[in-house]
Amino acid sequence: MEWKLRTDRAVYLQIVDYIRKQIVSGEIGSGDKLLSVRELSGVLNVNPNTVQRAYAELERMGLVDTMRNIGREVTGDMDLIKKSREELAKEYTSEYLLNMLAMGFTKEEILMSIQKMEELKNA
Amino acid sequence: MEWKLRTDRAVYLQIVDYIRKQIVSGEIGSGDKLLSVRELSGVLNVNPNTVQRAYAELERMGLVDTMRNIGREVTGDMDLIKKSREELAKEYTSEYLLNMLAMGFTKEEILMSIQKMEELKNA
Amino acid sequence: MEWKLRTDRAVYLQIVDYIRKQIVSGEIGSGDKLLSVRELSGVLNVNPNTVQRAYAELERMGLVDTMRNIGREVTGDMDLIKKSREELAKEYTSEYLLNMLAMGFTKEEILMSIQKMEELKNA
Amino acid sequence: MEWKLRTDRAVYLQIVDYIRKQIVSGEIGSGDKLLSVRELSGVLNVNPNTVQRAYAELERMGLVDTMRNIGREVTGDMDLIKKSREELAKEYTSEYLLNMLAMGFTKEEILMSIQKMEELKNA
DNA sequence: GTGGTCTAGACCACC
DNA sequence: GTGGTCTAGACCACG
Repeated sequence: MEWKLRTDRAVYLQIVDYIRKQIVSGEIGSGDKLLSVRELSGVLNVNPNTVQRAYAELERMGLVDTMRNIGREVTGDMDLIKKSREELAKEYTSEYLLNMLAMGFTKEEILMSIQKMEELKNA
Repeated sequence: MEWKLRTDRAVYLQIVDYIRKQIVSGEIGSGDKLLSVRELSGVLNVNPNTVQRAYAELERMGLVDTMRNIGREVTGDMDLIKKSREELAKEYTSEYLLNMLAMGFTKEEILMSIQKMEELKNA
Repeated sequence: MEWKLRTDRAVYLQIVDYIRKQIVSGEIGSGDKLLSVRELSGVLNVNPNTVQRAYAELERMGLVDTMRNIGREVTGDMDLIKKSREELAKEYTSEYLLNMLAMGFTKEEILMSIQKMEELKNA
Repeated sequence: MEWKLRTDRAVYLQIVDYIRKQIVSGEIGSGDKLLSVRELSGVLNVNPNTVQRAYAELERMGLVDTMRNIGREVTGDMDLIKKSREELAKEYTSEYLLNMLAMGFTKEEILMSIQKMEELKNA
């Protein structure tokens, strides 16, 4: 998954989104260890404090468990992961549709513009 | 169009998005006057300076013309408006698809989840 | 003389400059009547109040005399006009040189760039 | 370079001019760090917001790069700097000549008055 | 410490 | 009334 830093949104929230998508997609499975704060901060080229904050947020959501002195791993609560995936999908879809409808696109136009996008060419 | 303030994005950028959608959708047409800085700041309940900044940004984009001491109006450049609409739609669609694909949804699932959304019920 | 409204300088000051140049150049001679406030505001397409303010400033400088109920005319004080012309030229030249020197141009480069300007082609 | 506040031009634009001249003259070279917003606001004795606005404008021009949480530096795009220098010089020269010609000075008089200016004595 | 944003409130030029 | 600018001071995200 690509990582592209934006300037119009808090970096730690962008990291939360980034990890969360990896978890709900199964790219990182239940019980898998997450990168350490230092490792991830190196990979993403951000300050360790920022990664720390993102991890704290993911723990609060229940998607990540911390094992003292050992590391962090993805929760074993498959139901929570599945529920998160559906919620996220609904949020993204809802926001997208509201934006497109607000710009005056019709249902058909929206479906068409999705069909035509390159991103779906090999999906 | 509804107005809901978020906390994870600069307010002036949210105002830019808000007005821009109204312009590209035709909700505000070419030549129509925009609310004055003071009026809009009252409506949105934000500081006039914040609205001023958003308007300056829209002006920089060319979507808004400023008539000093008189007010602001939507540009008469229909081509620019049309172009903006298409660009915006492409951006929204691309970002949406990337998010959904990153979460492991397939093309069919994405199209299905759109079909099922309530937002499209009366569109 | 051309008239081009800027937005980064008070309009009434631009009008003052505009008239003053016409006076010191002799384009409007001693004793000549100035356009009325209404006429000039029509020509320049600005509010009469703004022209009024510019004229007041020119009177303060002594370049313009007001004859009650008759109109305004250029002062008969030729010395003042001549002095104004020299002062203005010195100011313009000084400011120009300071700007060019600040940008790192040498005396020769400055003289050269003036020689090459089209504005001087038919002067 | 001297700093003298005028009252007939927006302060933030004066700051833009001030910094821009330092950049195109090479007084501040590519990659050099600019004073922080707070530092410069202290030096110039203006509000930090005013400096912020000026810096944002320079960034928009491409002359300055912002490294968030670190500082700002002069762009490494030497071509842009060179182009800016030439454009600025042309603008200043053109405006100067138009003013002098409007006051009735001839080409020779203009060149003479430049030669005589003290500013060029040690240039 | 850095830059980014926002509020509150003021004054100006102009219509 | 309009837009444009500025000050004063605050909080945030980030390093």
